[in-house]
Amino acid sequence: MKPGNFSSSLLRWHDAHGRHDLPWQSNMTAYRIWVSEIMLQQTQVATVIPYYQRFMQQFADIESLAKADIDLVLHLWTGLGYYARARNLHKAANIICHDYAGQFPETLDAVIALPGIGRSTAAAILALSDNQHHAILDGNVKRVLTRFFAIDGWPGKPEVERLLWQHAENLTPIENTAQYTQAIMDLGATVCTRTNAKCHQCPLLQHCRAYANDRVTNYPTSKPKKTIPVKKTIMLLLRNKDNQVLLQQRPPSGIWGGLWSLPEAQCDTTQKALCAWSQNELKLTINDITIAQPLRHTFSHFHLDITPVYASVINESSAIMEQADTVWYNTCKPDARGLAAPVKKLLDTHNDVMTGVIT
DNA sequence: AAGGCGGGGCA
DNA sequence: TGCCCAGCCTT
Repeated sequence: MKPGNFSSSLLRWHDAHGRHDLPWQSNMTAYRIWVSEIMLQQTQVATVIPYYQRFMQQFADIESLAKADIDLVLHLWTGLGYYARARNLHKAANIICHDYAGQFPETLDAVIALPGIGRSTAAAILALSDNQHHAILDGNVKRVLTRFFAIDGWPGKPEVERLLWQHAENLTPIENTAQYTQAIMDLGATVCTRTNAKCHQCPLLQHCRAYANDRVTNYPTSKPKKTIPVKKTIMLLLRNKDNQVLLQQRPPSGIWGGLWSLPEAQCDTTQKALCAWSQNELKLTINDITIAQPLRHTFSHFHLDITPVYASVINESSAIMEQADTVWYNTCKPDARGLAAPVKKLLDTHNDVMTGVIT
């Protein structure tokens, strides 16, 4: 099959059956495409849509994003994960304001140089917003191509990835690059899906080698797996007399970087040890201690078993509360801060108890 | 419980 | 260049 045949089949299919009404498909500026591509990097369309709407409503243009408080940016990202994406988005908006007079750069190299944007995302932004001739290679395209060409080997392996880029560039048409880019992403998202691929709806069916060999589900070759370790931690939900909960801001990089989290006690789960730890590390005297069932939060590289500990604080007006990275958080009237998913879950539960929704 | 997802950072 | 890291959702 010639490259031109591949793309024209795909374009015809997209005209008739593609998605044309996603929020970022109207008013396709580089900024709007950029934000959508970053959100879509690890997250499916259905999940992204409400986040995207809220984000664009708050930050209608690059300048308003650049000027925003990072806490507000992270707040609007809460629950999406990979919070470095939000920090990089904010950082890049500032670079664009200062180095490019607020205009999104128009060359591939300049776009790749922005933090949080790699080769595929840069290509997608310029192809979709400006119809520039660049190939993309995201997860959807990798799936379509490994199946179409029956390419063995995990796509994360450098040699496999090189081959995929070659195919991607070879197939991307010089004209209608924007529509083609949308089309191949749509095909991967709606027809050539990871499970239950709808091959009978596929415009490439007749030339698909995986289909011909009845091996569609064997592609892409899955990543070699390894067992991940379990780490344990104790999260303290310390409430003052107004039922506010103590939060601490995490360091700017690493897990949950820049997000607000609960104090993590480095001690045993005995009443005595917990009291002593709070006294020594937080200068807070606590009582009414309740140790709850652990909950498991899983990252790509380890499980985190969190033991929630609820307690009341007696000596609230301690000097340690004046620190900038510490705050009493009102779960009934939450303010704009980024929260890690399990922390948000614990705070929501705490709020439900306080307001009598559950007991 | 396992798998998928794009890019950054460092040896 | 090759590895490790990150966090959520879907299956």
